[in-house]
Amino acid sequence: MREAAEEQFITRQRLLEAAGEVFAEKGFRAATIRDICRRADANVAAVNYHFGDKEKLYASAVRYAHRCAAGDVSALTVPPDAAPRQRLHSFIAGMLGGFLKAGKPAWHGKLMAREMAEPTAVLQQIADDGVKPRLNLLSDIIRAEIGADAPDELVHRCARSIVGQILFYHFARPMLVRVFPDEKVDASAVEALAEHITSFSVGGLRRIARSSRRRTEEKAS
Amino acid sequence: MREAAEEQFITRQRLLEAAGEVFAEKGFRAATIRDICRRADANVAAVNYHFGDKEKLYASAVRYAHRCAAGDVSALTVPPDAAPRQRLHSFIAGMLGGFLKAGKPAWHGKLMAREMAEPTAVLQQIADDGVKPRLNLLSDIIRAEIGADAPDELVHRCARSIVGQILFYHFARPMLVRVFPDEKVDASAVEALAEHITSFSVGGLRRIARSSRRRTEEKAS
DNA sequence: GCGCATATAAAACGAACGTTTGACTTTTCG
DNA sequence: CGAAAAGTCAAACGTTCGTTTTATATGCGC
Repeated sequence: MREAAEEQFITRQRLLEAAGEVFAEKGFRAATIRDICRRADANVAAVNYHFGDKEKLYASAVRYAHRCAAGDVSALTVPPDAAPRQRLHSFIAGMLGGFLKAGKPAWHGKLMAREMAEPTAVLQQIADDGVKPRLNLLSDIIRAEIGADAPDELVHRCARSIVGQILFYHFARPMLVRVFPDEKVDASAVEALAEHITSFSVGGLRRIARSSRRRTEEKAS
Repeated sequence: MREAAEEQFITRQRLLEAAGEVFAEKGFRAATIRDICRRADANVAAVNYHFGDKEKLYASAVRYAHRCAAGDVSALTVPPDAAPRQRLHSFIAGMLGGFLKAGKPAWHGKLMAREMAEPTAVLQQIADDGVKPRLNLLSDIIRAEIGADAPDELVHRCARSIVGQILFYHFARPMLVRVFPDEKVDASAVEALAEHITSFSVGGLRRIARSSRRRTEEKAS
């Protein structure tokens, strides 16, 4: 062993980070243990020693990536006494910035996208620990806008309409840069985009609220 | 050759369909030529004979899949003299039905999603031949709602807000079924969903139109 | 019928990969 | 200190896969 004590589980850590990058870049199958170990300055056998096999390394890497990115969840909690529109804007801008901000280690989102295309058991865990809390936060904001008595189904449909607008810029980016080749995404563009999605969503929410209210009145009469 | 003349290029066709399924299920790397040929009742060498190598087979399969699914494009062209709201609903319902309708050969969309996660040269072709025409159609509908003089940038942002809501149910489905486990998607649910997205979008468009009009008036004064 | 291009089949090649092995080094602890 | 445990390393094993090769069968013009 080269140094020990300090490094004894640091190899494990380096493997996790390297694995995150490589799995995100190449996907599970195309990623090779040899490549991961090369980037982590570790031996080929290190993976099997620390994690058992390639699959268990993948699962650990996804959980690790999500644990790292989970810090941002608190970042988008916004003063709950602010105006609904401002809270919505904060939510949208925070989520957009999560994958559109430059410089960021982009592989967290890529790993997530791959889990989406080819779900494993880890996805359920992410759904419970990562997505549901954010959904609840967004649902609160939506209810503040369309009325606290709105049924769950309606609120969730609205939440999906909002999140869909945001995530579109994540999932469909490769297509976007091919359809709009000369559009650049700097910080001010991201802010303008968040502003657009906020306005569009507020408009959508108000219309949904109106037609929903009308329907309940019809039913009541 | 077993029969000839008739079958001479039918092997090629069978290879394309089998390749589409397998590539969609497993991804490029994890899919094996042996598996594809087994499903197509063809020899292992058939791929290299008809397509050159695995990559060229993949490119051909993606183009083939997109050519098959392109028939639906005409299906969502809607009488241009109808009301904007009805045209928008047709557009949304048509696109939603494209991947939410039950029974359909689901691998067209999956292949597309994989191209998105790991773009190859074929994606540019799909962008030009498949996406841009639809974008133009949607842009027309949007301009009919928010005003024909709206700048391209604004129209395109609105188009992305609408398409984002739709495609969310495609890209994020694995997550959706984990967050909302007991939600079923039958034909009537798809129709209700299309109705929701239409209402939400009309509300969004009108609000965007208002704030845009206000901004131009400010600039004019 | 004979050459020739076309299509399929069986077998094998060579490289890359995940995993295992066994030896070696360092840490831990009684 | 000294033996067991933990960690690392180079080398090799067995498998799988894409591709190539070689051979065989069929349709077509002359």
